[in-house]
Amino acid sequence: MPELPEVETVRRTLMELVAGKTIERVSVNLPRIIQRPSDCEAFAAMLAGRTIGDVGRRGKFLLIRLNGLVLVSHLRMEGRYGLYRQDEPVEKHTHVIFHFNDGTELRYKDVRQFGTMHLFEPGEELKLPPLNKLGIEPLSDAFTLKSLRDKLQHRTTKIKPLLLNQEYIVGLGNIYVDEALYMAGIHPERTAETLKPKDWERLHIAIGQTLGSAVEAGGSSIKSYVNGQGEMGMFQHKLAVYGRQNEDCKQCGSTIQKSVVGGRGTHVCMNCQPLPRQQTKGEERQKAN
DNA sequence: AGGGCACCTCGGGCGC
DNA sequence: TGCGCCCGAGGTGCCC
Repeated sequence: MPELPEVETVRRTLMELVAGKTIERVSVNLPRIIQRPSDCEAFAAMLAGRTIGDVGRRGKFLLIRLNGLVLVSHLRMEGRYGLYRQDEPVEKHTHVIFHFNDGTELRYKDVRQFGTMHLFEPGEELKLPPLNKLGIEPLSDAFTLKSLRDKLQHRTTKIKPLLLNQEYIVGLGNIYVDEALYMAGIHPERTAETLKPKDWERLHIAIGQTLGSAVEAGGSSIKSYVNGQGEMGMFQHKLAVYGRQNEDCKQCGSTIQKSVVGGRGTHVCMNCQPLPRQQTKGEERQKAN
């Protein structure tokens, strides 16, 4: 489930659960998760004896700060953290365990094994992959209308793939892109250069509002497993288009359509998010050729 | 630049 | 109704 609102929710939960705890040792059951250092035993050795300070976030990445190290963790599609007592049975798909010196442990579970962890010395992390090319934080003061337009307005790419690209704006994934474009009344296949000043204004506001209210709701739980601490979000009940194909648009009553844009499942109300005639014709011409 | 695929496993939906 | 297969799933990176 992790886009910005979900990762932010996990960050807050981790702050509550593990800040101040000291790692005794680390078990890595799936070395592929550990990207840096390349040797997962070195990873474990470096973390032993460290104490967790605070937990930050950059885009969809968690930054777990310890004394002298920063652990950068990406959940990708299905990564989850949970705090357990050490005597609790270890569930399937648990790939990394941080054993604390108080009898509890932080477990990382990831059914699809796509998540990653990188370890850095403090100060290095923002200069190197995977954080070094990330774009603007959409919930920060730096995310202004001008910053959005300046980055994207001359691009000939469809707006949806641009918004998913973390080089420009961080934190949007497939759910919130569809939601923000719907709120802004912009069809996901419109190319950025066709957006009018009013479109940019609405898009800027829609991105902030969509992500902001999703953070307030604790994110969306689409496939909801509860993980012992129950970090269930509530925003899934507020989704206007995502996952609502064949249902009625809440604004106009037309049927929400699902298609594929940039290889991603995409949800649109064709009435509230019209494709401008010129671009429609262009597409038809392309199809005819 | 942009599209396609690969990385994995699981579960839902469809067809027999 | 039941079983088994196929496809798709919220993200990214690499290939061309």
